[in-house]
Amino acid sequence: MSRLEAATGAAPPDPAAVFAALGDPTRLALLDRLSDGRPRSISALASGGDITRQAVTKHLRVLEGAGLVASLREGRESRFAYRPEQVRQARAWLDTVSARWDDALGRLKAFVEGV
Amino acid sequence: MSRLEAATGAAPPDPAAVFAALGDPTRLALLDRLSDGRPRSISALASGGDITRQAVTKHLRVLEGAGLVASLREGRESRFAYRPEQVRQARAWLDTVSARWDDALGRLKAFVEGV
DNA sequence: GAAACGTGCAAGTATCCGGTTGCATGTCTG
DNA sequence: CAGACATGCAACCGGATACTTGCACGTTTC
Repeated sequence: MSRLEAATGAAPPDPAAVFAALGDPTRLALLDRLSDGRPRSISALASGGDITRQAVTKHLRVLEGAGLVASLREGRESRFAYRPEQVRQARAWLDTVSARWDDALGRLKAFVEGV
Repeated sequence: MSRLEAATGAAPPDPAAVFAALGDPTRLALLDRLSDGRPRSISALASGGDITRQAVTKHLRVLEGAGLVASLREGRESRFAYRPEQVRQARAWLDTVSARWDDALGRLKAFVEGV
């Protein structure tokens, strides 16, 4: 049922899965191309690069599984569109970690300065 | 010489590598624990979880390779500390993508509304 | 110095990942 | 209908990954 979840937008907020999906140069490039908001078909996305259409398909499925992308079948082709929600989620996680670090640093500074 | 790079802070700004390092629940948990700024030894980090000390060591080496963490040998133990630079880098990348998406969405909206 | 502690190194294993190729299926278009 | 086009499915392969176990080596500590 994970495909349905990804398609319906009920992807679980799993930071590790999102980061894992982002942790590949090819997928990052695909996302970058899709981040202009225009949905594209698989072969359209595969034509530019040097890898097979099948490889692109697999990468798109991974991105879809992480909720970073949504697919919509239109006739004989299926178009993939970028979805910003999970990116926001990932940013939120990074913000949390950064914030905690900054807090710790601030506390350390305060301690050193004798506050 | 990658160990030296990671130790001296000259890690290359490769978003995919950083995301790949973040794309594992165990590593994410380690980073989360280290993000309070307090360096910890390997066995201290391994004691809490249910995996071997060796597994923790490998994960820490991965994080170190991505520049997310720095190691410092102190006597018989080596302490690992969180490094915020790469996290900032990753956030900046996500910000870029998000911004582009928002721009594209804004332009699309404007176009649809006949502006 | 001996025991305990923290770590590193090496080998081994099962699984996942990125990528390919070959073939079958559905869908437009002439 | 026939051919071109877009995709899906399945098998396969080489390399990376996540772990483990076993052992050796430096470092405290008593």
